[in-house]
Amino acid sequence: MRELTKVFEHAAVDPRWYAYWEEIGAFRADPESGRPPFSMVLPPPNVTGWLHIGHALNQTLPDVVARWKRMNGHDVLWLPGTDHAGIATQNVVEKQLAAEGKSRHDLGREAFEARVWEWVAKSRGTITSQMRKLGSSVDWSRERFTLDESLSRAVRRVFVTLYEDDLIYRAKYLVSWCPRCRTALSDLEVAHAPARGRLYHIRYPYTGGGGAITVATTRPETMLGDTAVAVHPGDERYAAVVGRTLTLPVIGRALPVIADDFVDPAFGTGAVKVTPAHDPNDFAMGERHRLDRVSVIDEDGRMTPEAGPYAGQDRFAARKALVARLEADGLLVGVEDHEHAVGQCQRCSTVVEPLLSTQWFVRIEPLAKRALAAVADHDTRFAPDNWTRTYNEWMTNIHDWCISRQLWWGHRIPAWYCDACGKLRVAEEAPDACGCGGALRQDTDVLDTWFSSGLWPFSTLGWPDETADLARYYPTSLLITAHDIIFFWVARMMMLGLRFKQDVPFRTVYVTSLVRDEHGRKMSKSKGNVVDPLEVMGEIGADAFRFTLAALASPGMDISLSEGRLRAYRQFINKIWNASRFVLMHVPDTLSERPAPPPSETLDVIHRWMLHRVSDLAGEIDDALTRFRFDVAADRLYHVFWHEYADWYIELVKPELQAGGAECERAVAVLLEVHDRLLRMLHPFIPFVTEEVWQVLPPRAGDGTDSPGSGRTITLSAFPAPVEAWKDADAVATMGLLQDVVTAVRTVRSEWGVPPAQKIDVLVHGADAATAATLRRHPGHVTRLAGLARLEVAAEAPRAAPDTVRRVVRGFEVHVPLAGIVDRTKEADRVARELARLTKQRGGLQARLANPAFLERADPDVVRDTRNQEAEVGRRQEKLEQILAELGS
RNA sequence: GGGCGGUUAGCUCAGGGGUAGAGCGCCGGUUUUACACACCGGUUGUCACAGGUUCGAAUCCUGUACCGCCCA
Repeated sequence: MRELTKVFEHAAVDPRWYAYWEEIGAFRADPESGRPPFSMVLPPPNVTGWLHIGHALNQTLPDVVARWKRMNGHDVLWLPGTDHAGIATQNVVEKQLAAEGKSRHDLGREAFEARVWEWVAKSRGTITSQMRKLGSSVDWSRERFTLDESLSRAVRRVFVTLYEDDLIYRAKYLVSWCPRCRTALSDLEVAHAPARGRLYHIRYPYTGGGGAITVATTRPETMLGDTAVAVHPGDERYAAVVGRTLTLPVIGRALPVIADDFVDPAFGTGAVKVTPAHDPNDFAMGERHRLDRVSVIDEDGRMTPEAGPYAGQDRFAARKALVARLEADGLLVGVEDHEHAVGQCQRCSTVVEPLLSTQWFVRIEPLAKRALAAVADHDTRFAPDNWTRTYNEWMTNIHDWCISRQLWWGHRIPAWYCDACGKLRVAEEAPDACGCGGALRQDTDVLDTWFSSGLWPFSTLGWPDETADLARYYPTSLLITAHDIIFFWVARMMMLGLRFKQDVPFRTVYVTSLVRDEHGRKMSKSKGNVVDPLEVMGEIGADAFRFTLAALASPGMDISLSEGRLRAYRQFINKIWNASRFVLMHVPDTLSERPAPPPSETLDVIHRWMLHRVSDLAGEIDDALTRFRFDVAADRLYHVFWHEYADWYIELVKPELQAGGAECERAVAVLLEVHDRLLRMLHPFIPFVTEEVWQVLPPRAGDGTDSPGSGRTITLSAFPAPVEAWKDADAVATMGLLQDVVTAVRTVRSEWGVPPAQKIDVLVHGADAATAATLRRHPGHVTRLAGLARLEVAAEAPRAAPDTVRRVVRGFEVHVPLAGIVDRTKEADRVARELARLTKQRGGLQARLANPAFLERADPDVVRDTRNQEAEVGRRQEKLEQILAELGS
């Protein structure tokens, strides 16, 4: 006898199979295979630590797809890798240094980089081991890192090409600056959080006397850099003063009063101070009016010499001191509370400072145009479709992309400056010397991480070399990623893929939701509601965890990771395990090959029904996965395995298994067929437990589908397809009937407390000829599952025995004689309640049928169905009325 | 301010013109030889609110409220 352990020991089993899959190269893409390719790239996790629950989702869903496609005969490439995550990783290592009392400057650039590489090696190891625990079926032979030499070469090629195309330029602009990270950021890396601030009203006197204009500002310290005061051109209050000059308090600078449409006359006093060097809107105004730009805050967030008496102070300290002085000078007219959005560094939450700075930018509009068109033309499709709108919105209002970062960790910008002649050289490889003979010095900045991530779908496949992989797997078939990086990543891959590969990077983008805690709250360390995937997998196993994620992954909805669901699916794994143990108990050791199931027409209804169901299920799963309805697929698998296969089929097949001989052999053949198919359909979701069981099942003789690869594994077996020959509406109808009778009897037994072991007699009467014949043909199944001594199907109404409980099933009666234990009043109550329900239901149906408009306008099928329903309900109602009358007599 | 999504059983969620479902929970029963992580039975709803369209609305449309996210 083949045996499985009493419980499924995932901790021991899972790693063993993952190692096996790797060893036989089960996940390796094979361009020579002759199979149709299916390719995906894994969104590369940051090498900042370990995987969180969001990563778990974004590995589970593509893994389901990858395994499903592989079993469907595709040459699947799922390419893994990690991202160097410039600013985030640098922060992690700087924190470690800080704990040692050191800064990166103490180490110097080279030593610091070495230190980061050490950390990266560790972090990558952690991440890849977690991926193996999750079961991700990625092709490790093609693993990449964004700082690999070949990927770095791609970065340099792209930079140089875009520069030569005038799509990359270097310029002095107002950028978002993080004074703590000491680097420029792109717009996307600034998070706007609401903050309670104050609105200060400050008087700016006219030069030469004659009153003052009061301006309102939330950032008084920037006034030191003001170069104008602006009002709305249509604002009558100020019409007369446009063109006059004000004297900036403290500094004494002369400020023109200008008129500009941008000013909102309703905000504050209707007059705003203009600080072109510290506010994006003011910067734009400054350009329109050719205003000076005076920087009063530096890269550390301290006041510059331009700030006069406040030079050297921190920007927030300066604000306090300045407000105090204005108040003392009588220039502070008022202060009110004011809620506004404050830009913060996405990585460290420091308040971002708009700063004038020379940086590298990508001219985005031409790239964005193409990326928009590609989606409009459906070269790439978003699923769910509504993300298209989000993508379009952003792509349409996109600004130039600041790509230089004042960091030490990342791709160094391939630009060199000559100190002798001042020339700039941009090149893929370091030039020896300037044309003038002067020494060259490389730009010290590195590139935004997303610049290299944006190349991921083709740089990982070998670009700029025209490799075989690139030709075969680009564009990739599908990208599965979370919605929070549509702009950061998806959009940039679209733009760069189109520019450098002349084609979109993926045909479909499936956008997943974020994983939240079980009450829908964002997971955060401070709330203490963070769920660690490793911990969960330790407790319930990777399979149960994966199945939960898949089952909860309804499109467009954030996922609340409910403990109840996790538990339920752990129990499902247990159910599968035990059902498998049961099946294997009945497989004789001598059975070295799995026999094909006997032809349907020779089989009993239970087998025909089960084969029909399992065949149907294959179509449902295929359809659900095609539509990315992981939740629907998981739900169907759960239901059919547990509530059809285990609850009904396995129970019904037991007598045949115990009978032995030919009958048993035939039953085993069907049982094995069904079990094998269910395991295969479940495999993409729960790879470990299905492999563990499948390996113990006797292999199917010579059908070739079991081992197309180098090793025998369920991973490389064929995904079940519907079987036309197993279609059997008749068997489905019969089983439905038998189930209804069984359930009716069980309900009676339960209600009247009949001990499960007590066998009882049941009589059916009033059924039409066909139904009666069906019931007579299959007495054994009902007898077994309802715990009967005998099932009699009578044509004539029997004499009503005194203690008989009568139930109406589908218009016929089921009589359950229960000598001596029936309380007629209680039974009458029950029947009366059911009758009331039916009467109400029938009333509704009759009302509809009495409505001429309904008969005239409703679909004829609906009218017919309604008539049939009404008739059926009527029959049941009559029978119940009769039963009720007799109970009362 | 603009956009997107949500509001369905105690909880987590499906459904999406023909009169409401799953899992968990809850109640009752059961050591039936795969499984007590089980089996059997039962209970549970003004489908957020207000209008409209329709023979018929939880479902479509409009508006309101509340919750969440994104962008400015």
